[in-house]
Amino acid sequence: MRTPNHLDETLLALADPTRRAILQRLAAGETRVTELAQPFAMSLNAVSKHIRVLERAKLVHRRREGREHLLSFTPKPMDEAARWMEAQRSNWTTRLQALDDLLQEEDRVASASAPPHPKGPTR
Amino acid sequence: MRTPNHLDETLLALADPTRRAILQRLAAGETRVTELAQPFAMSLNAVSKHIRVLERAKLVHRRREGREHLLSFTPKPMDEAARWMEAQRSNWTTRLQALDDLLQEEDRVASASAPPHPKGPTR
DNA sequence: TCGATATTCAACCCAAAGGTTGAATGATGC
DNA sequence: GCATCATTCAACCTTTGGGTTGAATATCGA
Repeated sequence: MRTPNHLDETLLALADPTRRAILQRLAAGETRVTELAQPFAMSLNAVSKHIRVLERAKLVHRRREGREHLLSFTPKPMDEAARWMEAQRSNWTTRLQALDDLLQEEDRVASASAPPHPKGPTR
Repeated sequence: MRTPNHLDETLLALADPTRRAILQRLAAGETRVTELAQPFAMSLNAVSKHIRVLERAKLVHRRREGREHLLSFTPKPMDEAARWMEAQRSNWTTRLQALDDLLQEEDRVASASAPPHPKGPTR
């Protein structure tokens, strides 16, 4: 029973060049499906599927106007993704990594000075 | 012939909760494979595969020390991803979207005032 | 009413992702 | 040397992803 969360869907949707290109196009404004599909070397159906993936991730919103479907970019889900990444980055750069590096460095120095063997008595 | 670029691999690697958890753990410091795998309800082999995906995306670096492999977090690829997202966001918020909205608004107003039918003579 | 246009639905294909189990490799410690 | 531990390799299975083609649906324009 896989229950993918928002991040899963967002990042998965973004992990495809076609879909990123679609988003890029949409960032310039609302576009119809056919118009959107035109530059790609694949069937309209294929693009339609990509759009559904983007919709599932809520990165794209669809507005029906007669027979044409107008798609627009919704940046909100990307905020969450960006925030996750930033959290990782900061979590890494700050104290924890520094501390870890320091401890390792101490270990290395200690085991290099005490016994003549470079393979220290770690762990 | 699919030639996935960096972003593909990075985002694909991040689009899995197990792998994100692994990165989160690694952000707290270098860790052995077995130790890393322990909290997960899956085989060691499965985790090993996840690690390979993260390595392929260069989000994780492996350092062999005797029989144990020490893994560490490498944030660089995430920078590129974050930059792409930021570019999208800004590309969307600025002028282009504003212009598009403006034009649409004008269209809507024009078609709402001239004919009594709300369905305007658009396009 | 009718033909063209915009889009999806449905069925299928193939490759890749994520998982399993079992065996292989390689360092470690007596 | 030998059992043990850390890790990967190899083969397999099932689900999903990305693509195709062909038919269905719905709106438009005349």
